[in-house]
Amino acid sequence: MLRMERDPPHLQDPAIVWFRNDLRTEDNAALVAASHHSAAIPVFIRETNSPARPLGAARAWWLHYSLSSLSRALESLGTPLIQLSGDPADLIPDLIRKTGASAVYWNRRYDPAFQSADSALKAGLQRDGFIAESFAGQLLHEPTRLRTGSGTHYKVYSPFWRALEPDVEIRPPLPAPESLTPVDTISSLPTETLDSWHLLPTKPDWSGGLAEAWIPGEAGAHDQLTDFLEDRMQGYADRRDIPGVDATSGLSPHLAAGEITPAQIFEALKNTGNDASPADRTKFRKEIGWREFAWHLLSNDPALPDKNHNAKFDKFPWLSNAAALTAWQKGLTGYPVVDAGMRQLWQTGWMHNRVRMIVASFLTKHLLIDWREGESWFWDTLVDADPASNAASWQWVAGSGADAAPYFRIFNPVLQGEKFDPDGDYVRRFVPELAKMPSKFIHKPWAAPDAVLDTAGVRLGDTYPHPIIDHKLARTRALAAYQQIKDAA
DNA sequence: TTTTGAGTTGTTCGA
DNA sequence: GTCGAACAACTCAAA
Repeated sequence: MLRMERDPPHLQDPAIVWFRNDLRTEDNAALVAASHHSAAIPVFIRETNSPARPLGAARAWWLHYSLSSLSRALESLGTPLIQLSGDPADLIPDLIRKTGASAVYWNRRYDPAFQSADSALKAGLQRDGFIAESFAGQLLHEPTRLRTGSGTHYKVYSPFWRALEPDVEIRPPLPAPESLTPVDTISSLPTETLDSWHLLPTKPDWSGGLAEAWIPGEAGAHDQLTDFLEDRMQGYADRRDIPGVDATSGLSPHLAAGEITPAQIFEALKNTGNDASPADRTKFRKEIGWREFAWHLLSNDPALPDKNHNAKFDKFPWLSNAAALTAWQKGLTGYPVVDAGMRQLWQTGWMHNRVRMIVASFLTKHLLIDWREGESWFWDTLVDADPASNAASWQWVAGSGADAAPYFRIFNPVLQGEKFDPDGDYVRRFVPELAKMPSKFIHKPWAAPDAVLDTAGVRLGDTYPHPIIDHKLARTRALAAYQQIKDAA
């Protein structure tokens, strides 16, 4: 029998929706929950005393444009985004007082650094009689949920994904609310301008290359996904490894900012009917799976960004070498594929996955520089910097990670270049001073005859550096260093 | 509890 | 140029 029922009383009051790492209007459970109230109050807080590591410069740049995109989207749904600076523990209760809100909603963020503050806030609000509810969405799974048969968390990717994939229920993504009602007092609420937050670089403004490469924001994320599924999904499994072609999804920074969710991606992948083979689809799903795995690892080992997962590496004889670190950061190591990668990172805020492994191996094994130096550089320069993927990947390459590469796996930057960038397209694009080198020598200009160098306009040590270290020597030295911690244990 | 198969992404050497 | 073996054993996850 039908029963006429009024809305629950709390829906007659406004609700706050606190945006964090979920800068989207679609598939946003917190926003949908707020939209059922009489009015919705979207707020973003620049956390000046954040318990987590501050965003790197590239992600701050991204945040500016992503917020301005979100702001416009919310405005067109009916209400503006309130922007505040300070401590959410003060600002949220203050906003409740000013608006008469009865509820606060947010989507969970999984950085362990935020966990106690977020749950304390939630408990405090509930204690004071307010509704405080958090929702899933950033990941396909709750990252502490999966357990092995013996009750531990997974440390190897394959069994992790075997356990997770069949278990992932692809829920249909939520549509954006059709409209949002502004709260009565909206015009009297304090808000800050994005510009006053100085998220964009000024002196100097290095962001030109980022702006050319990316369109931050939810609309940009969906364009990127559509283009990927239409143009780049076919052949993905093989082509994704070739840095000289545009073959990857380009979704990582959009995922990092929460402009799109993995559920939306999986759903779109399921519904797309192009010629991509099952192998292409499987490969791409597994890449999304790697992101889940990284969060699984970080959630179960919150020290992952700072501490060797394998404690043996605490005794690893890292070298301090400021000059070598700078050469690596600037892309002046004398190894073309390494330099191309580091310059792509600097110019565009992103680096191809294959090349990330090469440059990371070079830093940790050729230069014997602590992986944490590389991790922080990536944190500052990557538009897709993510505490889980960044830490897990660096530890994987360094050999200190959970299911790390074996210590004797030392990438040869010349072979890697020749194998994955055979025509030197990638190097030519990002190391223009080598553009005229013939492919035969583009990954090892020092081996080219003088006449070839002359013709290409390359003067080693002048227009392009000599290798800062000899590969064979570096390899031997790295093996000896790894031997040392093995013997010590 | 013990056993067993498996484990993202490589390089070098020698035939 | 190509191929297989060695690198060096270890940890994980499941049966």
